Amino acid sequence: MTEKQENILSAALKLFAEEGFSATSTSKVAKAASVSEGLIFRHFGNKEGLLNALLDLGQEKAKLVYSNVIFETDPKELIRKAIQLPFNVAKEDHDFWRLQFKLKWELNKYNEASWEPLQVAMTNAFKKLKYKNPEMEAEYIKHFLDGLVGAILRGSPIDDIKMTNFLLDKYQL
Amino acid sequence: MTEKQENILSAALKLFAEEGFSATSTSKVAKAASVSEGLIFRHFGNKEGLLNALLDLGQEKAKLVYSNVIFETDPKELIRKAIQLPFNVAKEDHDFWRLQFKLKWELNKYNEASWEPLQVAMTNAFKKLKYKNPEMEAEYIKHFLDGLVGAILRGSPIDDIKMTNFLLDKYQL
DNA sequence: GTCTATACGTTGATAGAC
DNA sequence: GTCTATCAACGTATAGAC
Repeated sequence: MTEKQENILSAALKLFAEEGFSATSTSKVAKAASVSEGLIFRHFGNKEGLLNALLDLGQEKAKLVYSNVIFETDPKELIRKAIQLPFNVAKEDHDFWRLQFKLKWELNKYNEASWEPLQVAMTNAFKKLKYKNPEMEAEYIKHFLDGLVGAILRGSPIDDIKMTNFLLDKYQL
Repeated sequence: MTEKQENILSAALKLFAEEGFSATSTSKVAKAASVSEGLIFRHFGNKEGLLNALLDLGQEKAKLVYSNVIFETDPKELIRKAIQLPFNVAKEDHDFWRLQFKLKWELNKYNEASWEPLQVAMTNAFKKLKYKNPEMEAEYIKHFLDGLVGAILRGSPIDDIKMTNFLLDKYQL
């Protein structure tokens, strides 16, 4: 991976996350990366190839974030970590996650399955905590987290401490 | 409003909701509406004017949906109606709502304020029901509803009866 | 690996006839 | 109100030189 290649990737990530995939031209990416436009196609084949390279790179980061939650054995601690996910996610790799959310609407490219390990883990945690309906409880919190992350990524002003405390209290953690 | 104008609007709504605003060309809209491309610009000025005409029309429908909830005086009934919103919304005016959700990501055109009346109404309802933290409770359910509506609009398979019953039970309605 | 030059369809938009 | 013809700018993508 040369320096120019990295320039292309980081410029593309930023632009795609900000303005969307379709609305970002390859020439814009080239300029932002201080690179000739042809180079993008040499390295990534076409515009979609560039997007996929970005997505592949992010995939590993996503797994890291998830694994910290789903391999937690203490059920209360697991729910606690899940609840804090939106606020952590928003700080590091902000652009990557914004791109993910944009893409699921722009290209209907939603990896619905990416939530699944987390949902299963939460279901299990709620089971251990003797909740009446663990499956629904997990789905409920999944939709909430999805909505919350989205709001944060769009820049909504959210009082994270207040929200976290409210949730910790609600789930008696 | 002539027939051709209506053709343009309905074709545009469908295409914008399906494929996104940027990804839909005016020529595509013209073909789908069986109309010359020039006519679109005669009537709506430019592509964004067409989008705004669509949004204005939808605004009234949105108000109707909201008003049915927020003017409910019985707090339990209000929460019940709010909970059922995602499932009702998805049936009628599906394309309009899908466009709304797409737009808030594609053009960062999110009318954050559009949720506000509902949020205020829910806060009030939770107050009447003696909840410990009505404001946060309303915000919590807002994010949940946002996530849920999104999932439904993207075509996620969701068991609406199971989900509704779970929620009615959870909020003791 | 990288750049320049270029091909060529598509895009949003306008002018003028009917 | 509606259509046809037309435009310049921009879009993705390729070829060939260094």
